[in-house]
Amino acid sequence: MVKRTGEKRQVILDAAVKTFARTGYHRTRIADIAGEAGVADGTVYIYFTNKEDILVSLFQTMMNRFVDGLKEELTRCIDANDKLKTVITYHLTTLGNNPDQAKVTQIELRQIDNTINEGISKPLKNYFNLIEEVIIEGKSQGLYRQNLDVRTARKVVFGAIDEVITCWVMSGKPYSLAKLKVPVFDMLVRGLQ
Amino acid sequence: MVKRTGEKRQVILDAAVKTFARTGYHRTRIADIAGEAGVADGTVYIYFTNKEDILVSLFQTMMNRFVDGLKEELTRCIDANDKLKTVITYHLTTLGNNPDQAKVTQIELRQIDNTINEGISKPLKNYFNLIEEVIIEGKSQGLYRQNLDVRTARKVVFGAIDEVITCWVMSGKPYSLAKLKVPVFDMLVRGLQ
Amino acid sequence: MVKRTGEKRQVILDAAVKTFARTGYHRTRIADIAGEAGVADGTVYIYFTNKEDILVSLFQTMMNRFVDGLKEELTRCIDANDKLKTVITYHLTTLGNNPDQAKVTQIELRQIDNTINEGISKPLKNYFNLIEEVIIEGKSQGLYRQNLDVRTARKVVFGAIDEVITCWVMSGKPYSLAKLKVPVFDMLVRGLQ
Amino acid sequence: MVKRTGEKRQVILDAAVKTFARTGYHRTRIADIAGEAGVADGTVYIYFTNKEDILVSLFQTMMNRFVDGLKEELTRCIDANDKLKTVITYHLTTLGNNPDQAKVTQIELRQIDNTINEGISKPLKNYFNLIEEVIIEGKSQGLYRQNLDVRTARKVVFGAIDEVITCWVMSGKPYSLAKLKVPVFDMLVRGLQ
DNA sequence: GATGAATGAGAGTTCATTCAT
DNA sequence: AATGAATGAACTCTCATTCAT
Repeated sequence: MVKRTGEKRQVILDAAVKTFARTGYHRTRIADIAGEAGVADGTVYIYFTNKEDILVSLFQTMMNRFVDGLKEELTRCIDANDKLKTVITYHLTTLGNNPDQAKVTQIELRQIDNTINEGISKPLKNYFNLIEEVIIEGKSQGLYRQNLDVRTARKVVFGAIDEVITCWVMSGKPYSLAKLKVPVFDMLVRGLQ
Repeated sequence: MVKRTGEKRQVILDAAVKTFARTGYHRTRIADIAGEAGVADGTVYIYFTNKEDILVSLFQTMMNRFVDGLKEELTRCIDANDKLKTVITYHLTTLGNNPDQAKVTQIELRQIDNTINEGISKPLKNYFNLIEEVIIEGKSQGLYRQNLDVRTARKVVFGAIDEVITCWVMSGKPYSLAKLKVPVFDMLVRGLQ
Repeated sequence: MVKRTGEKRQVILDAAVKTFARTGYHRTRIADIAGEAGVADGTVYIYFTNKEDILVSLFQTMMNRFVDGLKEELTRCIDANDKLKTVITYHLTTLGNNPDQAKVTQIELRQIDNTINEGISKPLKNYFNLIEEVIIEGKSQGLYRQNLDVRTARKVVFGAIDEVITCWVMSGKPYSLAKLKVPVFDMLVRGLQ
Repeated sequence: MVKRTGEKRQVILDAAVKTFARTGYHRTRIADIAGEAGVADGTVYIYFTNKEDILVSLFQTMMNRFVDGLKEELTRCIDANDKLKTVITYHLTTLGNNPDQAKVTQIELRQIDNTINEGISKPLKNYFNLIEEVIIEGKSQGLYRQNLDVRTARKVVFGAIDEVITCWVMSGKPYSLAKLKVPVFDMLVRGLQ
């Protein structure tokens, strides 16, 4: 079996998502991740500095992929409203299709020491910027109120989506997350107008 | 010095808020809380089952006080819009005036094992119900859309407020949280209409 | 059983000498010392910062006791030659009667990171000073050469005694260490004259 | 580039002296030595059994060279006093000119498990024998006391030189070690007479 | 011979919790 | 009720050593 460079790193990362989602970040031991990945404990430390580094790397990988995918989708949109719908849909669909990732993003990620964690805040800011750009575009297109505070609006938009997902994760029930895109969009677009 | 029953419990709880806010839940040792409270380590276990119980009790105490206070305020409101404004104002003002409490609520509380934590979800549900009642009232008063999904609307409302506070806490900057009540209300009320 | 303050600390220290002498510093686990002392692993950390701290504390305790005892003996001496003999006798007798202590002093103690270890060099300097004072006294009493370099003389005296003990420890043979005081004294006193 | 047999072994040995002297035996990782030597970690194990073997081999190489060189010098001496002076001078000069070697000999070498380490005691005995031969010669030449205990005398001589060097290494100060040969010789020769 | 990624045993240390006083 | 010394399970991380390439 030929192993490409970085393949083992990804194997560990995949094992970590599963394990964090199942057991929770703090309850997860390095040995659990290593076991799930099928490598030795020590191997984990070849690719990651420590446990926190795994969680952060996990988020960065996810978030970068998420933002890149979203940017791609947004290029096909005709106006801010279309883009807002895309943001909501993309966010809900992505996490709705990846319950483990959703669990890690919504719950476990908030378990680490938030001592201004650059590793987390930076990729997140990329997403925040994307949302703010949509709002700004909507204002310039005359779709949204001129007196709208962009920063606050972004917080409301992100907070709303985030809460909807968190509730879905916490409930543990298998209802469709993606279907909520309609009522969420209806509220948020009205809020911006 | 006269000690009323439960006074020492409160002393420990107060010490816990401070310490959790300063050091973070997981970094905080029972000895730290005991030290801050001026009692012996063992004394903490007379009043609380374990470390998690302190955090949960903390939240329950805060949340009950919060919901009671909010209910009181709501009795003085004339309609759903008024009530919505009150909810937002009360939430932002309360936490804006208690940075330690805000830190614990927004950050530390999410650090505990979310194994369907009854102690947290129950008091929180009381608040959720309050918000949903306001929305239902608004619908029956003809202020809000009839096709509004109450559950989703509640998530959007709570998520928006919650995110605004989290950003405030995370930023560490001393801007006025309460002032954000206007733009937040403006967006949410539009979203409900 | 009444435990006086500091008694448990001494119990651990005693267990440490035995264990270090038997197994060697690096091969000794904290669990071994705790086991020998009849306490829990964690208890060791109530009284000592870490493993190295045990070894250093051990040496300080021994050395202080040693220097105090030696000073006491020296008060009864009539001249520098008498004092030199006392130093040699006391040093050889003390370690000759405590093989475990000798093993730790001569071998194990030299295993720790000699990054200018204050904890070890300071108590040792007290002993060095004592020897130098004897030599200075001998010079002023006209017993030793006037052109004698005190510092070097001290190194020769200490080095000689130290080597004799190290050989005794390393040999593992049960010959009398104390008996060597005569030939050692004969050589050193001639060297100083 | 022509590589003579054993050349790489010597490269590793040289890297080890440097690294041990800089970092200390226990703090030094095989990877450090390999890095310093410019070879892969695994390569070290082609030439040495384990970490301890490197240290022992190091000492053996040094000590054999040392004893050979000293023997050579001694052939040019006319009597025991001359030889004693040569031993002291050679020992102090050799280590005085090689601080790294001195650090390893005086400090790091004493860090290994002294489970009757043949590898170290055997080369050392060669040196001890050399010293004892000088003393015996001195006695037969009528230069030294007839009642002198050769074994003890050797310990005093070696111990004195050894301590002088250890103090020099530990002090970290750049004073001339070789200059001490005069006062050391003066004391030791008097001690033997 | 050379490589270096992978291994996995091993131990120091922490700290929530207990319980004799 | 209060104390705080003692407990000991738990877990991260290191690094000497191996071995497939």
